[in-house]
Amino acid sequence: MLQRLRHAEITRRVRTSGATSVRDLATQLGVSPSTIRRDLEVLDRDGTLRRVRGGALPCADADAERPFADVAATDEQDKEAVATRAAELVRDGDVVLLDIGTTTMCLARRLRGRRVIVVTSSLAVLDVLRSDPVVELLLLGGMLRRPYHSLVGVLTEAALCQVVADRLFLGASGVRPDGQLVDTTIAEVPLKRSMISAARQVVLLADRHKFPGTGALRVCGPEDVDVVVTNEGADEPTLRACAAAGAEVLLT
Amino acid sequence: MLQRLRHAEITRRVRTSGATSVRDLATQLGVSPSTIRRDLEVLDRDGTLRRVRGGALPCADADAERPFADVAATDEQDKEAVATRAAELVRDGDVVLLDIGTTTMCLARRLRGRRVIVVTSSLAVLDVLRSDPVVELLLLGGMLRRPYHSLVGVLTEAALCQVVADRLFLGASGVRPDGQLVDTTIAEVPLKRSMISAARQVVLLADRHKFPGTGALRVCGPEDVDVVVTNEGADEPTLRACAAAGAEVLLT
DNA sequence: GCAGTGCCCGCACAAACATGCAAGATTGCG
DNA sequence: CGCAATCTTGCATGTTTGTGCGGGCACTGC
Repeated sequence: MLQRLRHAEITRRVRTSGATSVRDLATQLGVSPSTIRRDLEVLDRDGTLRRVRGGALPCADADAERPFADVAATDEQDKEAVATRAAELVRDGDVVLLDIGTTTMCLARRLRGRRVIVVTSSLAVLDVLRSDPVVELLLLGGMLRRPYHSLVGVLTEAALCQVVADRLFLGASGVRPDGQLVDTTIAEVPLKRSMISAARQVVLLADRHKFPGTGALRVCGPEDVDVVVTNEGADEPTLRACAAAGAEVLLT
Repeated sequence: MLQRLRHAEITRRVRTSGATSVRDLATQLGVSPSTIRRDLEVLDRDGTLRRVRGGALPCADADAERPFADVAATDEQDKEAVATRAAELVRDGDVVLLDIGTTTMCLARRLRGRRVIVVTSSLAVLDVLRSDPVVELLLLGGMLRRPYHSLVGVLTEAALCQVVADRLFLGASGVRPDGQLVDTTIAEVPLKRSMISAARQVVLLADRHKFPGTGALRVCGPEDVDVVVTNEGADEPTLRACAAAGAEVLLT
């Protein structure tokens, strides 16, 4: 078995079964405990997992950084519907600011061939629009965050200061009952705030499962959002809270 | 069995069966392990698959379009040699600034797995390093220029102002007999100058066909270049002009 | 304090690797 | 067609890297 494969397999087992012992891994993979220890050492150094006496534990922030493909697959229908509705808000000639995430990626697909300027820090959006000859694409710089296919950091925010957009399409990991937007990853929050300041109109893209959704970090309140695009079946009280704060709610 | 056919067959097997060992491929295809290793080497360099000890893994972004395949093919051997030599100049922990172009893309391949911070405005470099878990990648922002797979504009230069790099690896479309660097595309020239200011050491990557090469736009003089990496057979007088201006010349 | 377990370290062996070289295959040209 | 230049391939070389094992040591639980 290739060393590389073994590393991947160990990572998978630790992730799925929680804690895993050196002995079990050794017998299950048919190698000596020494080998497992050495493997765990490098995986621990990589930050892939946490080494403890007798075995290994999944790393706390590892499952926060869920693989992009998994997330993209969840609630795909709803996200597509939201993206389709959102695309109708875009006018020719617009400067469109796209947040990171799978929903905005879907929206980007619908902007292909449109005469718009897209500004983004999302590499998923870049992938979608890279070969399109019509759309002008302005990529914000920043440090690459591989699991999110995004760019973050001071460079990204500095670049945003030089941008004025007609419309921002914002993602979020959740909307709380009082209409506040929340997220899970600390690095993205200041960036989202900067994007909000840079845009004339803020459109929230959130499929119905985002109500309430997960996340403990406050991004902004409902008063910062001009339009909410979501699906039928989203939590009614939350939607009313958004509407009460002045947001227009669009259902698909 | 012909080499080309074997390459295709290896690619197919790696793609379908996930991971494949050198030994298995050798026995199954009826050739020696050395041959397989050589095949895997070129396929890895092409970005078709990823080489690991003992075998090869399918490349995640393999079906993503191969950046400027046609340009990259010209003088490929020479460029690869230049890139290999240049990679030896990089030290662990370096902040490496990579210009756009095919030669720097080759260099980026050789930085995979190295503990370095790569700063670039090249999407080709992004493609190469995007899935590498070790290299830190800082992408400069900017307007997408599709034919060049690069980012340019005020955003790019503004981002560069906030960067200090240990080494810049600079491309050029030509070096004139007096050692001046020239280029063909006006949008890139100010960017190259900014990169030169942002780096402590400037390394010019130019295969032997770049002497004299084409281009009417002056980028900088030989005095701005610290190291020139090129091939045996590059125009001697030009090299002497570079050396006279204080540049160290490395031949492959 | 005393097993028992897991770990670190050094060593030995094996597998995989890079390199140089020579024989065979292929191509190009006269 | 013949010959030379080039490329490809397999093998032998020495080197690097991964793996397994055993002894001494540290930590844990009784």
